[in-house]
Amino acid sequence: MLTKPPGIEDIFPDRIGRRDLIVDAAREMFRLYNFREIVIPVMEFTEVFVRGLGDETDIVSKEMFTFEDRGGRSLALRPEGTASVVRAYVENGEYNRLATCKFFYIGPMFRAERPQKGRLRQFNQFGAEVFGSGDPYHDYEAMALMDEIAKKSGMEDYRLLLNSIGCPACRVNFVKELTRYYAGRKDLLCRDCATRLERNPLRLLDCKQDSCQPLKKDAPRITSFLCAACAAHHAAVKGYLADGGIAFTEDHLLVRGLDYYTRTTFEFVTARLGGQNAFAAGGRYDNLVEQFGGRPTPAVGFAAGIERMELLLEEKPSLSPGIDLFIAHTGGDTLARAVAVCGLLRGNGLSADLDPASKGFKAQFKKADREGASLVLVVGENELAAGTYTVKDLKSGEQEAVPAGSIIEYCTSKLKR
RNA sequence: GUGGCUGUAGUUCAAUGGUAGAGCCCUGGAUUGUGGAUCCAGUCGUUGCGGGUUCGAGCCCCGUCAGCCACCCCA
Repeated sequence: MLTKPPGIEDIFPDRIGRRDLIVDAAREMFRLYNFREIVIPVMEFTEVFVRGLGDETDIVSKEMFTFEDRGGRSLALRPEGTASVVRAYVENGEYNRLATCKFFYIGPMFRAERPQKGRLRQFNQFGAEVFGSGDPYHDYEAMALMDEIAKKSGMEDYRLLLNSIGCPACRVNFVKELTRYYAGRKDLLCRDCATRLERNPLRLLDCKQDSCQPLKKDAPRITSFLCAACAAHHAAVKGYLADGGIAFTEDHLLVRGLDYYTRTTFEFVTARLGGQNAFAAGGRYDNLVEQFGGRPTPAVGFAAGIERMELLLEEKPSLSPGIDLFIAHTGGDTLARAVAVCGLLRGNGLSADLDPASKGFKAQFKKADREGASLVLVVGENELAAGTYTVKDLKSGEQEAVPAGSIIEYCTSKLKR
């Protein structure tokens, strides 16, 4: 049997109802917040992600699907959306000239990781980016937007974690101090943290090893190393959140895995996803556009994992809408009439279906029930002779004969209730 | 990339090393023009794949593939 590659899933209709809770909520909130959709490519030159995310990051160094095109250039399936949006923004000079622009995207991302709960090799994200303003309002806007999407989707039991990792200037001082702190306790570190100390000291702060937890308690806090401008920005973001009634938890241990963040970082987390506790995350990246060759442009954004949000909504029923009418017939002339009236109903905006095989009314009613039909329209020999249709309301069980000429009006008004 | 657990019908799961079964689903009937509930009947298998041990393997051993979970990392 042919199978799908590991970590990649087929999503059948029974899951679509629940996904639509999320995707519809996102689209609606993006509209209300004046974000415009951008469709970015599913693959880029590998260089886009190396430049965007940093070649030391795990995502770039070992989790990308890369391959060569026929000219020998290296391409990669996108592991995330921000780098592509920035590339597109810079490449299209028109947008780069606008004061602020707000984009959102929805689509699949690819990472060559070992699959587990809440972690797939092909997964779907929606995300938003604001270019052209360094104002803390937009940091707040990104978090408020994501919070509203989560609420509107029906999610509960989640928290917003907030931190600031400062700008490159103040981060240098912090990293120096952090390195000194941990270097003095080298023999207490787990093996992973020993390499973190060399490669990426910031990540020492989110080690999950029990033995490393006590070390964090007295570790220096980045918020006390922020320069005046970064501290003011951070305070302003918190002020907006407080005024907006968005609950958040300050977490000085929150550092993100991508190199491009400056100042604000945040995560929406839940206790119910095992190791994959974040279902949405983002932050500010004021230097990335410039790194891509654009003029200096501050920016802030976030991305959310649709499948992870879906897992959190699992106990909610996945409602599939069902059709308005199912048409039952007895074959021959009644089938021809059924096909005709089915087309007429559809032409008038009603969803309708039928089964061309003659199976007896029992089987057809059963199918109507399974398809979630509101009404069954019966076209048998009797109806054909009388010039009527019998319409049964599956919910109430009541049925009546309706003259053929007024079938549209009858069904339309019946379905309205 | 590392580790643990699990692979039996469409699905969820049974089956001391000795004839592969049940619930659900599906199809049909009870009800010859009417769904859901109930009852009855029926279809459904290279026990993931390849080797080995054994008189005999779904069961034990080795390999392999897949799934799940955890680490790592991340949405």
